[in-house]
Amino acid sequence: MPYDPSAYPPFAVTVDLVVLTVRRHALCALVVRRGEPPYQGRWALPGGFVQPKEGLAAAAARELEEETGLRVHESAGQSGGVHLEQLATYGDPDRDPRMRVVSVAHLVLAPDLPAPVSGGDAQTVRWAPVESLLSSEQDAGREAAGQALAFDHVRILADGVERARSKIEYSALATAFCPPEFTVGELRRVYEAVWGVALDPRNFHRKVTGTPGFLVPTGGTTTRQGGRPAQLFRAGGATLLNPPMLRPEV
Amino acid sequence: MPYDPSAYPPFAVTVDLVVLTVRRHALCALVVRRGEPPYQGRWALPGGFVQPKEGLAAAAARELEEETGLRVHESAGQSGGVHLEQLATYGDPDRDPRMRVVSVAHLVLAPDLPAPVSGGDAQTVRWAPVESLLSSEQDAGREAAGQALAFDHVRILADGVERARSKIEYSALATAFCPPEFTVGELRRVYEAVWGVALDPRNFHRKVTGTPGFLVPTGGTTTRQGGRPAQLFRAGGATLLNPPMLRPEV
DNA sequence: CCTGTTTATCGTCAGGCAGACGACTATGAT
DNA sequence: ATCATAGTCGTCTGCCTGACGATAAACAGG
Repeated sequence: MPYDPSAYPPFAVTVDLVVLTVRRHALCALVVRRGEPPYQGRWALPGGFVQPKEGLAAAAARELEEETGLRVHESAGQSGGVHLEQLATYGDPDRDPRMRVVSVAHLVLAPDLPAPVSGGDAQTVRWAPVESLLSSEQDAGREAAGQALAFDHVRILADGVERARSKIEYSALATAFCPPEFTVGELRRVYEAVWGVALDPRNFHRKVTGTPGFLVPTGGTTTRQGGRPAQLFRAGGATLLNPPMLRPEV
Repeated sequence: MPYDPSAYPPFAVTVDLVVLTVRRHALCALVVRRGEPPYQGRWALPGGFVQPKEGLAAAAARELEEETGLRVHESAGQSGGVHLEQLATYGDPDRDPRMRVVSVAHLVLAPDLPAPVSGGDAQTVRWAPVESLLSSEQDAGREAAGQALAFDHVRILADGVERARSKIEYSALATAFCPPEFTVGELRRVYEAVWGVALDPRNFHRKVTGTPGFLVPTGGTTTRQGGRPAQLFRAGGATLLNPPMLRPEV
């Protein structure tokens, strides 16, 4: 393991963010429009350079706050608390045409934000359904509402979405998509949006209310979804679901 | 997202390897003795710098071959084939006292190697039971057979071990610890070593032989474990186990 | 006020799977 | 011959899930 401080290969290290939320029954990701080449005018995942004295998670949290105003709660897992975790690192030699860039992607799960994303004008930051972002690679000649994502961001997004889809199976992380208080039906719609399937409301209710530590009733009720009033819950302390909630087969 | 090619912060990017195997009923990791400061004389995970035109996985595969002679099979999953996957990236600002180093850790699962690890003398590379490597952090004043691992490698190792432990639950990766042909009992001992628990041989046999695509009988038998001859199997094409094989509760 | 619609919640039932464990088989060692 | 060791096949019971019936509590519109 030879070491020469002046001869190590020059790398730039960045963080990219896959920020997911559920809006109008659809899983959406945060994308920003690039203002300069390469890929000028294309949509991309938010991200930026890691600063010299900054940890990777800290850089991701800083970029998130700069782009969205969201603040990550340390040791999250509480509903309403934004969840951040490292996703994977992408470092193909030519993933950026300018220079050698290694990007440490992070995954963020956030509740639906009523206010439009702050910072910059609405033209540069927006939520986009992941379905359209991911399918844009399939049909080559796509242009409606923007072309394919810049760089290798489609792959990063796909990995982040798959991580989220599998993680809500065996963890209580789906509550990170919910407001501080939520109903069983709202939580079910989160699962349905992330997985893209319909779930049986009765079996889902039995499952989530029967898992110790997953949900804590607050005592209140709400009719904001219409129909019969539903109990309100907060996220419990449990982080792992055992047994897990498995997605339906194909 | 301002960009100035000459002003990006200077980083070094390395790969570190968590190479796991099962030897004598124990989960073991590959460690190398450091020949120079910092942490001179301490054991560390194998690793090295990523080359300028080299992808991250390629760098990991190259380091693995340099240290052990093992060659990674592309699209592995076959028994006997070494499995390599990215684990996580570690980039705390002061994890290396010399300079800012971001390390992309990779996880390697390999069958037990009858030949001692090649390359260098036996003093510099060896298999060590992960139990002793991980516990060495707990009792501070440890020195038998080497102190704690260098840098933040204990944490990296712990993350890699946990990844392996959970991954053999829902994937067929446990076969990566086995020789090309193996018995159900040998596969069970892999699970027992990785999880550190005893499993019921009858239920285990029912589970693995009943999961389609997990095991393919070769027709042969062996008595190398003593007792009644056992059927030999190869790894089947399945990569995911559904339903998974869950570790016993606490 | 009555009725239809929507959402929530409780119950029932059958099938699948896992844990506990009995029984039998086929080797080598003494 | 006997024992120890390991492998393989079955049985039984309890838990969990998927499918689905039934009831409850709100609102909208006639």
